[in-house]
Amino acid sequence: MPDKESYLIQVYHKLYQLYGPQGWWPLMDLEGENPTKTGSLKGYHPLNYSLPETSQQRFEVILGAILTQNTAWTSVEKALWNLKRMGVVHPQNLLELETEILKEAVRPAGFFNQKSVYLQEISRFFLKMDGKVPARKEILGVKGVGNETADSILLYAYHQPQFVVDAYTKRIFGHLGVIKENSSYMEVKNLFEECLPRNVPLYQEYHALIVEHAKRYYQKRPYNEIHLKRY
DNA sequence: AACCAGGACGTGA
DNA sequence: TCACGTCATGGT
Repeated sequence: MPDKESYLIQVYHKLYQLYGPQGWWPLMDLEGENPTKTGSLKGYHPLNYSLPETSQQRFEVILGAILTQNTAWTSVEKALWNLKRMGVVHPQNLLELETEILKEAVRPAGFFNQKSVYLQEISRFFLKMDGKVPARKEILGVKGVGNETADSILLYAYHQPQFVVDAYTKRIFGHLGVIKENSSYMEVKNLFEECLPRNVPLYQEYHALIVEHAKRYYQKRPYNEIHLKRY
């Protein structure tokens, strides 16, 4: 695999050409009434890289980042909607909410016992930061925030140039022979950050495009890589 | 009816 | 450090 740098850049352009701007991170329509009939909220905002803008939107991204751990986004939407209905997409309100009530709201997103605790932990942290951008190490110190969640929060909530690696990233680029199958999180993250210009919209789109592509072709074996092999 | 989902934590080698 | 079990609901 010679010249991983140009390869990773060209794969990005190929994905962008295939799927277009993804508009991550999705935000609930805070003025809206209800989830759509399909159960899927819209919330995506292609080519708008200034979101989130408000403290509440930033907090919503953070809640979603924790709720979506090993969980489909459609399930996360249900939990987020519950939290919005209860008026706790706000750190102070969330902390004042009865734990059992919080668990019921989180339930549709799975792992509701631990995720409820995680949401309380990140709420305290969010209040403590008081609007300041946290360092990566600081967020990693919060219980429930691992490598991917930390980078997701920094990249999508705080517009920091931290590349997000997930299981899909390892699956696709492992299968393409760019990385070893058992590469560590930081190895993969460092590779992408060394190969790509340090650009927030690029990082945001690349990760979202990887997820979109993986959902289509990397859920079930045998994986079909021809969509990226020729570009 | 397995298997997977935009992982993280606790434990024991 | 690292492999492994655990956490849980919901869709295919």
